[in-house]
Amino acid sequence: MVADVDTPRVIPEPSLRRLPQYYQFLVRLARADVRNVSCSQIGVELKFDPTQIRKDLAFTGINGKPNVGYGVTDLIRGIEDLLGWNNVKDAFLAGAGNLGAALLGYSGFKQRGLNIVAAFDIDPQKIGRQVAGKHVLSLSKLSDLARRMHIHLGIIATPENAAQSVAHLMVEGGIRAIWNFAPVHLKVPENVIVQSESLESSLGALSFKVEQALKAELGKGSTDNGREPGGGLAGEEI
Amino acid sequence: MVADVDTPRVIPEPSLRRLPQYYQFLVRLARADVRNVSCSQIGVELKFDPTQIRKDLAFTGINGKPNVGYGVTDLIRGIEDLLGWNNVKDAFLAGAGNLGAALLGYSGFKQRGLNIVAAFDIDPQKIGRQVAGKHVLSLSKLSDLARRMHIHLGIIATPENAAQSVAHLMVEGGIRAIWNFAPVHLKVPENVIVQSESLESSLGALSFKVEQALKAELGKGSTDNGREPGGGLAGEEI
DNA sequence: TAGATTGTTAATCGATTAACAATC
DNA sequence: TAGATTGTTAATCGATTAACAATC
Repeated sequence: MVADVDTPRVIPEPSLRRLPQYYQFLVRLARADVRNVSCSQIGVELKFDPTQIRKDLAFTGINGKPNVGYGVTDLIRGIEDLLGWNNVKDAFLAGAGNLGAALLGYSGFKQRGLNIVAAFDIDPQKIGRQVAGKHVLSLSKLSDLARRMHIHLGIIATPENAAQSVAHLMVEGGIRAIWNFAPVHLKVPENVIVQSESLESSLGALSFKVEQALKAELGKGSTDNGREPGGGLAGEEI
Repeated sequence: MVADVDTPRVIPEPSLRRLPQYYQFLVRLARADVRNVSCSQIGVELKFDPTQIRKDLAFTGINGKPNVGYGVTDLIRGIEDLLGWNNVKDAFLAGAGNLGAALLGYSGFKQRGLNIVAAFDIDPQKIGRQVAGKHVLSLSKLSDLARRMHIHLGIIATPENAAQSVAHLMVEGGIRAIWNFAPVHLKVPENVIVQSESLESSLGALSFKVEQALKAELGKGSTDNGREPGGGLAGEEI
């Protein structure tokens, strides 16, 4: 039995999603040469409960000092270790459209250990060219290359209708985790990790709230509603 | 007292985020001329608990029939009503880079009542041109135009360092809700709704899970690790 | 020292899941 | 009718918040 060599800790999803936010703030503090930080300081900045932050930070194994707080650089390193941001993870990206280009060009990934090795597309116009400094290859090569290069992470930035078949290609190539930006629920074997960014879900939540807010305001009898007659974009000088 | 005319129901965030996913599936069913659907069918497709789905759907006020299920088109309309997808919401988008272009070009928004009226940027190269069929105007006009056109929704697709100041411009212009795609926690007055899409958070959660999975596998003594010597991208014919 | 802050246990809150009567 | 499925109440689970002793 070699299991439990490296305790596969379970960390609640909400904590996992807050940690990167602390990280971001901590990096800003470090740049400003701040040495220590307390949970309440973080809480004020990010609007979280200090106790909650303390519990989240405990997952890193970093200890704070009473009356002093946590060492900023300690925490930064602790979070990097915990999330695996110190280990480079190579990835393939499928879909070299605008969204794909945005992801390929996002500089923040490098710092988080995410290295997008190449992009894939079906469009012959795009294949062979570069986008944001990365080669665009034919989608038909994805599986084979992923296997040969031991790529374990795939990013899907294709239109909705291509996403499922691309996911299949990725699984074929031995990819273990998929970061999905297409608005579909992907069907993959259960040992493959899928993380979907659902714009639809977000837009749903947002528009419900906007709707509620506007209704609430109407209820209060505001008159600032309806478009001003001459307020259109038409005659606007640019 | 005119409040409570239209009950400002509170719906849990998780439900709010699942409803659009049901919607998506329901639209697919409707296209395939499926008339009725049960919670277990939805559950199998999207990997949710049927009881949970039943509770979520109850928020729409649509009733199902025992032994039959829910009317697909009824549900579709019910969700649209609930989320406010039937009322067009005009929006301004700031940041006409790749991400902005991807959002401007996303056809799904129209169906959800989101109408991006114009884009704004500081880059003189972009100002005056069109991106995905939308005019790009100078950021300096955002506040004034938002006020005159009664735009209530702003989308931020700028780089990190511009986001906070753009948020400020939006608030100045009377915008009530901001959909933020920049990796920063925005500071806005408390009556302004902010919905942030945090790629960092997602990447954190994803990379932790990938890390765990790879560790678990190592523990099991797999040998399929490390890069194959000649497997690089270098000599790859395109 | 006094006060702020940590680390941790206990209490609360909310969301998910189970159980089951009603009914098509 | 029998069986599937809804709608709803109760039980469980997990995450957030409160309380407080330890300590720098």
